[in-house]
Amino acid sequence: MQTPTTSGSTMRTARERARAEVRAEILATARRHLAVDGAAALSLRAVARELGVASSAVYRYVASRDELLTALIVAAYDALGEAAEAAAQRSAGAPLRERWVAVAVAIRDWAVAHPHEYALLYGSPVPGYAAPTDTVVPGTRVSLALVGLVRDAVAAGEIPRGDATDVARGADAPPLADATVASLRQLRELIDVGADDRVLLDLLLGWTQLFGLLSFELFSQTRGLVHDHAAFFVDAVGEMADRIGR
Amino acid sequence: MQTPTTSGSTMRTARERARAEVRAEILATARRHLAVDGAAALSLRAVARELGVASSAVYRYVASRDELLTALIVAAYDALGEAAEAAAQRSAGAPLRERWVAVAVAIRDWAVAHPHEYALLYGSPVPGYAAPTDTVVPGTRVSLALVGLVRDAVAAGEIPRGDATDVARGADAPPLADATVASLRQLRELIDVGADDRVLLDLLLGWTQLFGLLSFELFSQTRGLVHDHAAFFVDAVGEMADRIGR
DNA sequence: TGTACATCAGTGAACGCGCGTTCACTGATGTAC
DNA sequence: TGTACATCAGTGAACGCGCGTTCACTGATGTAC
Repeated sequence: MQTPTTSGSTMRTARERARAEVRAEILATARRHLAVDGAAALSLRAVARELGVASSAVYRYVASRDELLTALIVAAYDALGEAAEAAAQRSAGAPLRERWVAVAVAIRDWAVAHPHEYALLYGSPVPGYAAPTDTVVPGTRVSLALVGLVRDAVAAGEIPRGDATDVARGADAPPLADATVASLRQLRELIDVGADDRVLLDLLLGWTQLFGLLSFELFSQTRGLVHDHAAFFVDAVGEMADRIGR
Repeated sequence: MQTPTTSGSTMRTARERARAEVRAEILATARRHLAVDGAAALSLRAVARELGVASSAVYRYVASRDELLTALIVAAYDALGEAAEAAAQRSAGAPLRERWVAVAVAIRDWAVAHPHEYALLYGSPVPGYAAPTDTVVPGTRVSLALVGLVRDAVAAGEIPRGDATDVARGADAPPLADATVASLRQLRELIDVGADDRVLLDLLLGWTQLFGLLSFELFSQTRGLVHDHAAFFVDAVGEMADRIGR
């Protein structure tokens, strides 16, 4: 009975370090191809070619094209989530509108800088690829950053506290459908900002508005209609922020 | 010098009719493939195979894969535009909110029934395909249906008239950026609903909101968050309608 | 109405391409004694 | 420190696939006189 050798300990061998490095190189190259040509055009052979390696060699590091795509999706969600979280932290203490705009702009900046990665996350699904559940959690990071802003605003007294049932609405507006109220009630179990369902609904609307604007801009639906997308985005998203909690 | 023969007149020969029919069959088959497998997977060979014809035969009717894709895009825009226009006409005379919801629901119904075609129009661009300018005009049909609703509401006195410079806003909200105001002013030359820029901005926001909601639903971003998408959509889109022109 | 010619739809073979993935292999790097 | 063996990174050929597009062709359908 000997003392345990270094193998199996937390200390990585040179081989393990080399492995991790090569895998990182493969991911980086794939990310670059994705950025240039888009997800559908991503090919293991092209990545191998650029790395100056036989196409079969890549299979030592990556199980399949789908596994590679999944890794790229997770990396993209993480990069976007980090950008959003950083903006949220930088703006801590400011009023909700200002923070909301700051985070939204950070999201837009990332999307504009990485249009194909944005398309991979928020565009039409890649043909023949079904995203595994591994991508769900990283995908919620951005949204949680936005949720956090509202929660902070409630904690700071900027938005009135409330519980699920206080759905105050304009007197002339028809009431929300029962199904929507039920959805909001269930949503509250996942993310509770401490305000009433009205605020939760506004938050959902602001979130879809934000990504609706981005998708229109990036997928060229607003070409010719809006001339300064950055300025318009700030105004549009600021509007939505003003509407959260009235 | 003879009287002109039938050839060259508006009367189509049997051959011409047959040609048009075969081309229609090709388009119909391609549309079905698009609906099942998505645009990226659309292949001339597969269409030929299904029609029981040599792949080269298709080239008598279609110049290239890209031309076929363009035809499908135009057809999809037309189908969607028609659905929206029909809903607008059916609801003529009703209040703006009701009409807006009706048209939005018609758009959503079409999108849910034709998810791949929706993705082709509003999702990430198809790799290697650049939409020619032929698709721009059919693409505006849906938007113009929504614009028409607001114009009607102004004409009916439901929304106050106004000119470009009356951008009334909440007292505490910061003013719109100069670039946004300039964009709105230019937009007014394309589509003038007869109200002030505030209304034009709300209209733009409602439009992006609508498609943002749809893209989130169809591209599965709201899976697990919203349980009854149809009901939620109606409520969300009704909210936006209420906000147009205050 | 009948014949000579032109038009054109559809065939099938071929070109050249790139892809994902597998497999038996060589040679270098690590490990155990 | 030195040797015998195990591990594993990377190779190159191959399989089988499907694609878009071209081209010389045959045979049917139309047209002109």
